[in-house]
Amino acid sequence: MTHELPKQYDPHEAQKRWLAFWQEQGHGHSRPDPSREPFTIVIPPPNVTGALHLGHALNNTLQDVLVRWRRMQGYNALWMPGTDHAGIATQAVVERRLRDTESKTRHDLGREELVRRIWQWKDQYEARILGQLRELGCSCDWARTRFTLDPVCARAVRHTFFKMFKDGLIFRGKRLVNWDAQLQTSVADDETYTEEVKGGFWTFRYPVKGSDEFIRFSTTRPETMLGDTAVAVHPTDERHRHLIGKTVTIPLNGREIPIIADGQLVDPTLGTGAVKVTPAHDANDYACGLRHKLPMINILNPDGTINENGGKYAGLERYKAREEVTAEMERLGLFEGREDRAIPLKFSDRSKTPIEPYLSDQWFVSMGNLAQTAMGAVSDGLVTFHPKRYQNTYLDWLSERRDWCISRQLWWGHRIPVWTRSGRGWTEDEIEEFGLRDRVKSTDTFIEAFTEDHAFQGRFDPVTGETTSFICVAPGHEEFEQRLVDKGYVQDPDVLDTWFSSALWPYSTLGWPGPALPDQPPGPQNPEWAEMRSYYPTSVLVTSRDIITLWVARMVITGRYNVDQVPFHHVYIHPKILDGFGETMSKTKGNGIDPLDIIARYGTDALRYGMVHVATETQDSRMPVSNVCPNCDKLVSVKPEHMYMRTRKVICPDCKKPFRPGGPWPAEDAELPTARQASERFEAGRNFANKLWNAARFLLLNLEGYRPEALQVKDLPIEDRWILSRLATTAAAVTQALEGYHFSEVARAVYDFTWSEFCDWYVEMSKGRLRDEASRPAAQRVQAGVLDAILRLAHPVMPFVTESLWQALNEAAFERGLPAPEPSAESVMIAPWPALPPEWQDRAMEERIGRMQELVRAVREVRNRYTVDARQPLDVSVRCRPEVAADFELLRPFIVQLAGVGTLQCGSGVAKPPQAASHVNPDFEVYVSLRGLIDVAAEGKRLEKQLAEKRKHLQGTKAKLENRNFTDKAPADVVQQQRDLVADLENQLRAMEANLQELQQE
RNA sequence: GGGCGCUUAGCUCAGUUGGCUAGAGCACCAGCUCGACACGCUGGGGGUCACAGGUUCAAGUCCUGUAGCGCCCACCA
Repeated sequence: MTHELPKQYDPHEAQKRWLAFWQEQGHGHSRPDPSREPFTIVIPPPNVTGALHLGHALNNTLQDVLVRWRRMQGYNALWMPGTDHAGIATQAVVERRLRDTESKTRHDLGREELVRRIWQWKDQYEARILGQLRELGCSCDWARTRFTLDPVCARAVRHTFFKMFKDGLIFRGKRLVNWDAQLQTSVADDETYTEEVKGGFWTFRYPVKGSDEFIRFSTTRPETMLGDTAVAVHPTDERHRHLIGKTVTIPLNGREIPIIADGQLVDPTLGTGAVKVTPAHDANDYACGLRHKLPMINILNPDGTINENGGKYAGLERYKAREEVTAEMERLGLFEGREDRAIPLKFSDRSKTPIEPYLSDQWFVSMGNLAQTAMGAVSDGLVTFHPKRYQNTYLDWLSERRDWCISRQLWWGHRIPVWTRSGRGWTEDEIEEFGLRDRVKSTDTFIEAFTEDHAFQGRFDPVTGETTSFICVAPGHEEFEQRLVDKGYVQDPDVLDTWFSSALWPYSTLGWPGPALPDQPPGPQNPEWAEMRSYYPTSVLVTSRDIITLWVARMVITGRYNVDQVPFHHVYIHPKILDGFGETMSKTKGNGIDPLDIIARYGTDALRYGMVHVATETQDSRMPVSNVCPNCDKLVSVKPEHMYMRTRKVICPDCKKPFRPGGPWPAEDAELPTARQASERFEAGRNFANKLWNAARFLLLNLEGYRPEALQVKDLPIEDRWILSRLATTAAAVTQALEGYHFSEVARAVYDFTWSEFCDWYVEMSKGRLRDEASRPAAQRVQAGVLDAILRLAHPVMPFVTESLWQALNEAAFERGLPAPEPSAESVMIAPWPALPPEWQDRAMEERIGRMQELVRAVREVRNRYTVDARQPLDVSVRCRPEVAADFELLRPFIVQLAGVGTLQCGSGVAKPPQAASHVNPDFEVYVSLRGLIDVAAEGKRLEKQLAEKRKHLQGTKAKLENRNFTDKAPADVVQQQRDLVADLENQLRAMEANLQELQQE
């Protein structure tokens, strides 16, 4: 029975079929299994903001390659999938939609309703993202899919927060934050970007009290004068020295403020040499304010208008206030001038509006000791970075130990589990009721008390004379929370930074802090935690370099803090996919590529092959993109102006019809047909899948009568031993590359072996053997065995085509394999990873076949040069050493077949026939008879050119050997190599010279 | 300003610890409907390894500097 496959691989049929098959077989599902070593990866959870782009495809393909490989190696492999709620990003998207479609703000909806709307959004996009991951072939354990707001994650967040609160690691402080006046929230530094804008540089002066002097200063934000609490000069600046300690009056509101000396804030060489100090609205001034204990006057409302501290300017929008302040100073004669200047201004990523530095109450995690433990994890080798250089990014950032602002003024996220009551401390009744009597510790301004599940703090502010109580509650005490509310406490309205829950991801997803064991101390020592013990610490984290600090470092911190173990042993940082112009892909730029477009055009295996192939050590990879014209199917290269959402319409240069450029985030108007995207970088993968398909197709057509039988390698003919040697070498190389995260090499090794060795040579050599009944069975066994091994080696990269062929091969040759046949696995996904006997690797054998390949290529080259018809046999004479001649005799049928040879003569005494093209090789000289065809002049010219090159090479090598320094200092083997080379070249030259001479005499 | 990378064929990239005449894919040229594959087969052309110095018997590879590009961090009254 033959097994005829279609001529072309249909990736889409395969994808549909095997995704369902794998799901049904449950090979992605993992359970704790003490008998097998675990291999665990947690996914970097994609944001539920939108769709995945090519960067995600890269990230997830590489994870899947590792997971599939380790699973085949017999590890208990678990890949935990999930998504991230992505606080500000998601809320901003939903709020924007609300504004665009319903003209409403979040305040119109209220907290509960907005959060409900975001959940709807999340459900929709989570499904889309998980669907994309499935389409990519990701062998995740879907039954364990997590979302960072899941109850288990929430419990982990609450536990961590409570623990940190109790340990004094969480504190509330006034800090300057990046305030987004549009979204009315603080945003992290990394959620801002800086742009140069046209602005002004104003110079004003303040009158010095008790004199007729003025002090001059410049500013780019005149309205902040309302919040000035000092003017600073440099302590050594002669111009201002006499003013230090004096007082100036802010004419706008009459406030008197000191002139202080601050060598850090002031650079005497810049501007006027004097600086106004607004601690509540500028980061440097804030630091200066702390140094000099200056008052900090906040002049802004959360919406960006001036507050009551601005006096008569209260209520004005910030830029309006700027104009009015400037106008008044001018009226007072205290305005000296304004120059236009390009000002670098911080903007919010989300709202695209200017950031205001703003003093507000925030929660922080104190990083000192935590950062130390995380640095230790890397310097002690518990966590290793690949490539190694990325550990610098990690260590440098941690060494700054900057406190982590964890509160966000949002409604979407884990709400901060702290209940606050302002204006009142705890009452005696409450101290009794909460059981705090003997637990209270206090100072003049601070009071705290802890129970098992609650942490109480009270603070007295001597400035305002107010007391505020904070109570942090451990998870699972809803009735207590209600009691607090009844007593006038309110829960903090803020939510936690997204990265707070992401930081717990590697173990919160595994059920930490334990299923229903709130009274047991959390930790992996708890015997109930089978899941934790089985899968934690995870094996490797695969991610991109831009979140080494935001995410990787914080996972290490909380891992050591919460469960006393690092979250992973290895961190593999992969390159970034850039667009054709060298820019990173982002939604803001609108230059992403939708992996589903690539899948639709080239197939998933091609996408994955492309991703693995670009994953090199050092370089990011450019990905030039085309739009596929939806009207005429022609490729239209993407130009810079198509990006950044600038162009919503492209006219196809071919059919002149318009279309909308494609991508994962196309513009919303749908009047025009949308292009799918394409990139020729995926053609190699598509072609390779098809090549593999057709090679298998050929073998399957010739497996009739196949019978399994163990192979005795030493009894096999040379060509079989050769391909087995190459296979063993390749399998070892692929395994080694995977172990070192050298993904690109994995792709290349599998590709080269399959295409250039197996298909181009071995399969071609088999064709004759298959027709011969005597040699057929062995050839079939080796072919089935090698194909089987190729399918396994290629499977982690190209799961679909390999599964298709595996199943087809199962029908034709169910028992197969190397070195001895075995019944095959029901899926290549769980077939054992190839580990071939190292003694199969036979360098000498590879060289012998290499020589034959050289001979065949030489004959083909002559045939091509003289355009001799492929079917016309050529008469070939080879002059060589006897042992080479013996090899060629052995390989005669292949040489005849592969090079189209008529008569073949080999031996040391072989003479050059007349009218022959020659080809000189270190091991042999080939002559191809070309009676009547040969162009003596052209042949002679060619020989002379080659002679010249060889002579030059010889001369260079000889010169090297004549250099005493070289022969004395270079290693003996290198010197010997050069001597052999000289001998070789001299032989070749002699032969070529003789050939030329004979040619000229003909 | 500090740090980490990058610059090799027209394009996109490899090139392990310095050691034969620097590789691949795509593109290009020529020839092939030869019973797996035109997403293919066969062969070919194409590179002063950014530039300038240095170390070394030997440099694409190590060091210094210059130029350009990218990313991260800090700062810019």
